[in-house]
Parts: sequence; C-alpha cells; structure tokens
Amino acid sequence: MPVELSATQALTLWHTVSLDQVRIETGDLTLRQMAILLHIYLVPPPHTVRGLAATLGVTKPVITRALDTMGERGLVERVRDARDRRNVVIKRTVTGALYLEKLGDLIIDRGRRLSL
Amino acid sequence: MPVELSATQALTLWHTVSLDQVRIETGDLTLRQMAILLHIYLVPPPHTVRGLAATLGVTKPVITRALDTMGERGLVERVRDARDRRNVVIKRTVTGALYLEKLGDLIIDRGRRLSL
DNA sequence: GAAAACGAGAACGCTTCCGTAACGATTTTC
DNA sequence: GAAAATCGTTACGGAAGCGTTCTCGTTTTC
Repeated sequence: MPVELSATQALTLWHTVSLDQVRIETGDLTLRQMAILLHIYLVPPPHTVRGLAATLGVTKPVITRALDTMGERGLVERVRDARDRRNVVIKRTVTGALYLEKLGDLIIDRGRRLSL
Repeated sequence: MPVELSATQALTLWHTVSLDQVRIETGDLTLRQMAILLHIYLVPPPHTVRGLAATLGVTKPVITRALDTMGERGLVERVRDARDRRNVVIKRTVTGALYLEKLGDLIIDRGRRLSL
C-alpha cells in the first residue's frame, strides 16, 4: 500500500523530524552514518565494509570510521567472518534496534500530526 | 488529513531518501543545515539568527556558519533589518526553493514506492 | 608453494564543524 | 547623553569527517 504525500506534507514531515533529531542532542548522527545504520537494519544481512561502501558510493575508510563511531555508542558490532577471514561482518545490536525503533515512532507521530 | 505509517514504512522511507541524499553528492547538507533550511522555507518569516538558534537549541555561531555555507550556494540570503539595524533577516531565494522542491519530489516518490 | 588479488584498517594532511569567549555596531535604559 | 543591553559576527583551540595512499593478514591463482 503506497503512501501518498503532498509536497507540503513531505517537506513538513522532513522538517519536524529533522528538528527533533537536532534538538534531541544525544550527539546526532551524520547523514551518512544514518544511512549506514538504516541500511544495516533494514536490508537482509550479511553486510560488509566493501558492500556498504559500494552501496553508499563512498570510500571504504568512510565506512570504517562510521562503524568506529557507531560502535562506540553500541549501535552496531563487528565480527570477523569465519569462512573468509578477510571479511568483517557487521551485526545488529539491541541498542541499535532500540535507537531505530524510537526514530520510527518519531516519524510515525510526526506523520500523524500532519494536516492539510 | 493525517498520514498513517507503519513502523517499517516510516524507517524504509527514511532509509531510501537518506540513501539518495548521500549518493546524489552535490555536497550534502549537514543535518543541522537541513533543519535550518527547512525551517526558513516552511515557517512564516521573519527569521533571525537568534530566533533560529533558539529554535534549534544551538549557539548563534552555528547559525552564522550554516548561513555562510548555504549562502555561498545561493540557498539563502541575508539582509540587514532596516528598522532595527542590529538584526539580520534571512530571506528565501529561488535556488533554495528549487532545492527543496526537488527534495519534496524525492520524498513523495519514495513514499509512493512503499509497499506492505 | 610463490605470486597476485583482495578486504579491512591505519596513517597522513586537509577541510569543516563545534562551543566559548571576545568584539564592534546599534538600540534601549535611566 | 552615558551606561547597559542586544544582535550578529569573528577569533580561537579542539574534535571529527574526508579522500588518497599504504600496510597487513588472508585467500586465490597458476
């Protein structure tokens, strides 16, 4: 079932959610970090550094650094691949799932409040 | 008319739009810059540095710098207030309106493609 | 099994953003 | 009209992100 939005609704939704994200101030994630996090949790595994770099269209160190930062906050976890020990598999965590659950609730709430 | 989203829909929408934003790579805006830009264009004027700082919950230099960056790209414009010459009024531009129009189209398109 | 290919991370120099603290210009207060 | 308050900006030191290049361990190739 598609979601039909008017131009004003689309931008207002983005506006209110962005504003909340800035204000919440738990050290907001970069746009890239957010994209990586969402990708890990919404697309079926496995996820590797190389794969994410290709998906986002950025270089590998960008992914490594983003995983460093998000790893410190417990949002993701890294595990060496047992079958090919060159690879690192990125794993989801409870903390990360909770973080995105809150974001989802926020978007839903802001969508519900849209009028016009 | 409110917009009803499921948890998966909400996050998938955020995911796809963020991914596009990262990939489009016209020098992506910071989360804060995006919030400022949307605020200027969606909330009735006038907008001042002090007001924006209070709204976003950040310090004034953050707003000044964001306006510098976005001003260079023609997304906003600064004009001294004639009545109180201490104030600077932030003005919208055609370039900025076009930029947000494209973003709106993107969100609408991604919303339309949502299934489940 | 030696050499080439591959994947992730570290090192480097650079750019950009951050908050605090100060500064000039302007307006308000008394 | 002198002093205090207000507004935006600049200056500064520090933190974090960027892409390029390289290093190191691992796997594949021949």
